Amino acid sequence: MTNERARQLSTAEARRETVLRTAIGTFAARGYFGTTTTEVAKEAGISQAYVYRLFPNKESLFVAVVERCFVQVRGCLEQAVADADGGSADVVLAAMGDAYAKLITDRDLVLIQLHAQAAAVSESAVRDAVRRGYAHVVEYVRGASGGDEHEIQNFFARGMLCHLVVSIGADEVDAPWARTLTVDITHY
Amino acid sequence: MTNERARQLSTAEARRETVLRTAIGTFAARGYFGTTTTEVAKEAGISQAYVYRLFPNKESLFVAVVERCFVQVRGCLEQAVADADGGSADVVLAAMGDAYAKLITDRDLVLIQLHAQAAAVSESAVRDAVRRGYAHVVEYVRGASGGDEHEIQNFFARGMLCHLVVSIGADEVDAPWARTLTVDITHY
DNA sequence: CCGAAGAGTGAGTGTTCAACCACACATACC
DNA sequence: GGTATGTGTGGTTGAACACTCACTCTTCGG
Repeated sequence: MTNERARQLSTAEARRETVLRTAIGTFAARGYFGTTTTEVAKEAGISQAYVYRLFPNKESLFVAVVERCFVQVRGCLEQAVADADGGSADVVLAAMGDAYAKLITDRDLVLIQLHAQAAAVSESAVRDAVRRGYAHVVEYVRGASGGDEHEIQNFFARGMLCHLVVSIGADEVDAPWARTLTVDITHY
Repeated sequence: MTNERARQLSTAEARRETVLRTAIGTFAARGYFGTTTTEVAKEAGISQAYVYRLFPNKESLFVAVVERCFVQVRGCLEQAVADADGGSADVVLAAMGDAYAKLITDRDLVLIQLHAQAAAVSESAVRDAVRRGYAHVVEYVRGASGGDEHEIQNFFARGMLCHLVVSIGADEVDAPWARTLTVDITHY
């Protein structure tokens, strides 16, 4: 019985990369508890068993996904700062806000953060990852914008509002309450 | 064989009430997907089978819990409005904010909202419940305070920030980033 | 004191889960 | 071409899941 096509192997590192990338979408859809490792495997095109060769357990996998998302967020903000080079705090924060609005055209990023926040309560490894993520991002925003405490805080408060809007799909609702929540929230 | 003590029966309505009250804490701890109906039953002091006599399924139970939480939030805001009777929009909103800060001394309320938001993505019944909840609350805040679009929006943005702070326990972290997020966020 | 209606449960159902292991196959180096 | 190393999977396991059913016990009206 001849092979129809020789199997092409990847390196474990490349596979991990694939899994991480596709698992963002998988976990985004149903969250940490609601997503099965079988779904993650299917999305990545490997067997469920191999997921456990690449990651020690489900929690580690999810934590890696969360960290990956924070990296993407930071990358997006850095790009915005580079573009709005040397402006005032207001200008830089506005540029960052706009860049973030563009970034979350990909809803998965918001959903992962939301699910991570929810899971953070009972899963300490997740909580630690989210804390590290915000520690990094908050300090970056502060350093790059030079904004004061209240400006920085307001920046993140608006970010959280974006997450609410996305999670319940408020931008798809045609009603005054929904318009109030979404007004001036840029969404592409 | 004599009974050591005659069993005391409740009405189904009273039991449902008990389950609803205790289930807030149960779902708060591990979320919609992470909480089992067995845990809910244990917390309420009934058999798991009887949970299904009182509620048609797990989703309906969770939706009922979410609705209950929104009722509590609204009740809290109404109380604040009654106390700050007839003030300007700023004053009324500040009173509401303070009342909410007091309310979420009970972290469970925040956690339910967070978990509901996360579950809203994949469970449409949950999404509808959250939408109804915000529809009600946003319109109430608007009507009671007379604030403009931006004031109302900002009120909710700060509320969302509170949720982040609570979920990752930022108030327990001694670091600049955590202080930036929590500054001026009243917490009792 | 009988009988109907409701409160409440023990013991399951089939399914699905995370995690594991023994093994097959591909590659690389000598 | 042999062997060591790494890639990848099928099959399984024990536990846990949501949900069901047959059944018992309480209450209460007549």
